[in-house]
Amino acid sequence: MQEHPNENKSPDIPDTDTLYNLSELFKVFGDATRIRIISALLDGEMCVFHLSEALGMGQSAISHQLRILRSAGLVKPRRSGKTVFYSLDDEHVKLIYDMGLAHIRHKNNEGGAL
Amino acid sequence: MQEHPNENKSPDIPDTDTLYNLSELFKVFGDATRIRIISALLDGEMCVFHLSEALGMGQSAISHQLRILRSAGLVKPRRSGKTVFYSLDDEHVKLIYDMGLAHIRHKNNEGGAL
DNA sequence: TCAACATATGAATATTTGTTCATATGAGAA
DNA sequence: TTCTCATATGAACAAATATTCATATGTTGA
Repeated sequence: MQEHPNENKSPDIPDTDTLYNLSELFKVFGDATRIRIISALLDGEMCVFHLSEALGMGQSAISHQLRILRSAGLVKPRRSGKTVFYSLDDEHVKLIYDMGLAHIRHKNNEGGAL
Repeated sequence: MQEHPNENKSPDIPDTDTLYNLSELFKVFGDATRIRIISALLDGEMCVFHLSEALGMGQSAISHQLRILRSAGLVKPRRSGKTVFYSLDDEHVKLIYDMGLAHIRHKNNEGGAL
C-alpha cells in the first residue's frame, strides 16, 4: 500500500452523456455576463431592471442570460406585481463559484513563485 | 428597514476583471472534450496518444485542447522520451469537477419531486 | 546524419453563441 | 378595456470556438 493522499483509485468515470451535461453546466458559468449576474445575486435577490442597471447592460441581454441561468437551474424567479426578482436556486451555485475563485487566487499567488 | 433573510450584506463583489477571469476559467471546463480529458486524468497521468484513443478523437484535436487546459493551469505535461504525459495540475481541478457533478446529480434527484 | 515516431501548431471551415433591435406577453392602474 | 410599465422572446448579425487537414518541432535509434 502506498500513502498517497488520493487512495480512491475509483475508475468512476461517468459516461459520456453525463460528462456532456457537466460541460453544459460549466458552460453556463463560462460567460462574463452570467458570472456577474451570479455574483450580484450572492448578496440577495434582485429584479431584472436593477440587474441591468448594475451591470450596465440592456434589459434584453440580461433577460436572455437569465433564461439560460434559469434553464440550468442556477437561478429562480419570484414574481411580485410587474417585477420579477431573481435569486440563486441552490447552494451549489455559490460553492462552484467560490471554488472557481479559490482556484484563480491560488494560481495568482503561485505566479511569482514558479 | 426590511427583514429579508440575507443579513450578510457583504459587498464582497469581485471587480469585473476578476469575474471575467472567473468566467474564462469555467469556459475551459465548459467543453465536452476538455471535461472528458479532465475526467480521464482523474485516474492518473496519460499520454496524448492514449488520450486520443480513449476519447476516440484525432490527435490534433486533443493536442489543441490540452494546450487550452495547460494555459489555464488545469493540467501539466511531463516529458518522457518522445511521449508527453499529462496530469491534473491542481487539486482544485478535481474539486470543481466534483462540485459540478454533485450539482447535476442533485438536480436529477429533485427532478421528479418538484 | 537520416528515418521514424509522438506531439504541437497554423490555417481554414463550420458551428455555436452573445448582444441588439423590435415586438410580444402579462400585470397593475385608471 | 385601455394605457403604462416590467419582463420575455424572436430574428439577425457579429464574434468566438472546436475540429480537421497539413505541416512543423523535437526526440530516439540506426
